[in-house]
Amino acid sequence: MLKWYGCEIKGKIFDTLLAHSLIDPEGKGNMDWLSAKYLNYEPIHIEELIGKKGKNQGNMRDVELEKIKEYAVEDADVTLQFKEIFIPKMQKCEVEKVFLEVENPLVPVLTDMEYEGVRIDVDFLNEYSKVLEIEARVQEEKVYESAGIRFNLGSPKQLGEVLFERLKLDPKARKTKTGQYATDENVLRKLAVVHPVADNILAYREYTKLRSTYVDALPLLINKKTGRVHTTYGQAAVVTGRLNSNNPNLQNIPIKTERGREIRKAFIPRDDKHVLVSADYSQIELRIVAALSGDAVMCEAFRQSKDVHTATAAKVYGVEEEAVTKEMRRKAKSVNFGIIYGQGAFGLAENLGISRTEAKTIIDNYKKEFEGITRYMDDMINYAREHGYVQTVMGRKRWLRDINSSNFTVRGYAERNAINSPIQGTAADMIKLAMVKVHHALKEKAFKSKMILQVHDELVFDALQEEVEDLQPLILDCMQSAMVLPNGVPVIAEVGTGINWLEAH
DNA sequence: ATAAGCACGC
DNA sequence: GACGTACGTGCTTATA
Repeated sequence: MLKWYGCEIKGKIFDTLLAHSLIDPEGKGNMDWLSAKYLNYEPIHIEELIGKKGKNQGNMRDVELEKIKEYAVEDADVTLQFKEIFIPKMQKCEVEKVFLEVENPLVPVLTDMEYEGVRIDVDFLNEYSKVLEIEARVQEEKVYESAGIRFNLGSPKQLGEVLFERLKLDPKARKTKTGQYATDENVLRKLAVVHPVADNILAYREYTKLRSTYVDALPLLINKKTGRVHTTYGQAAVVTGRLNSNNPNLQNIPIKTERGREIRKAFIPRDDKHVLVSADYSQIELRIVAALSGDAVMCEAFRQSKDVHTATAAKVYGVEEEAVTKEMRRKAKSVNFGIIYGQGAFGLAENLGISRTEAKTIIDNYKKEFEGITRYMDDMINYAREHGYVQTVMGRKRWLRDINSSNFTVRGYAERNAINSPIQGTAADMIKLAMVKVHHALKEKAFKSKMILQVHDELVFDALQEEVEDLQPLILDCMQSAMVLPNGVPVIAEVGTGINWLEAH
């Protein structure tokens, strides 16, 4: 008989070993057959587990599954056997560092977080569901009234026909690749100038999305035994090295809109002796760009704790920082964001609602003022061309076989990946190291508070109230010291506390 | 079952 | 002149 976490750990190690980024440049490993949910929070025999592996096929995996059977029943610690197989493979790919120092130590951290889960306020969600249903219905009726016809508003196909054939709102309506009219948010927002029905549709979309994906779905995923929601984190799903989360995905809980944000009130501490504590990195990806590129201006802005978007705007527009307007800052912020993703003038123009010429001027100025960043972007592309991959600070690799493609589109995509992956991946390395550190510190100092969620640059804790005062600086210290960035770029994290996730954030 | 279209997060 | 912002999960509808 194995302990549940024994199985879980082996499953996740396995997952990691098979990962795209570590071993196999061709494919992805994705084995969640040992997820905590299948284990039902009880010890379980290995034979039973393997019976539940379900639809995971693939020759290599089946061979290794046999090995689990072979060793696991006798000895819960099968790591050694796996090591013999996988360590040489990792050494060949030169990725053992990120495995041994980041992914493997993270395994028990994630299993603890999954096991812990999070409490959900079901009554609150049920009430909110009714509100959203009524509001959605109101909007829906308004749409039918405007259109003079009843149809299925949930169908983009039917909606497109009503908007562009019946109401003829836009003679040049864009179509999707399948020849259907596009009716996404961008299209509808432009249409709102022509006809008020667009706003009703947008509102309807928002309310029904919130209801179906979150408000009604979350209570159904509460575990009967624990009364809590237990997500599953994947270490081998995201090519850049980020975690993923599913069943439910707790990394895409709404925050942007007023009504969406409400849902965060349903994430609550385990009882009235606890509160939620949330800590997040400030501007982490931009700090990493600055540090890795060594860009003098951007590094200095961070060292002096300046508002980086304001500093950027001052440089791009050639004015003093005091003279930067809100509008200038907004545009600069958008450029900073776009730089990380290798965005061009078209994308920036689209995003900001400005002309392509203006966008081009902004980008040209940016490249001139931030030479280090411009050089860094070129360096990453050249490195990828030469080696076929790019890597993060911890040596995580992303293979980019299309980097030398003669096809403009395909190559351009690979080039953006060459720029973005080391940044996004290094941020992932950093928070993973921080999680291991926090986890260890909580154990060592016998805290009763638990780390329960990770959302890429944020960690959430179910914290005993009397521990909060000590817990907060501990979390911040672990996060800020997990990885020291070069060029003196400081890493800053911020922390908050509240009776729900919205208040804590 | 699978694809398309859409929308939520960082 | 192409193409047009990185990485995900999951809902509903429509078609096979």
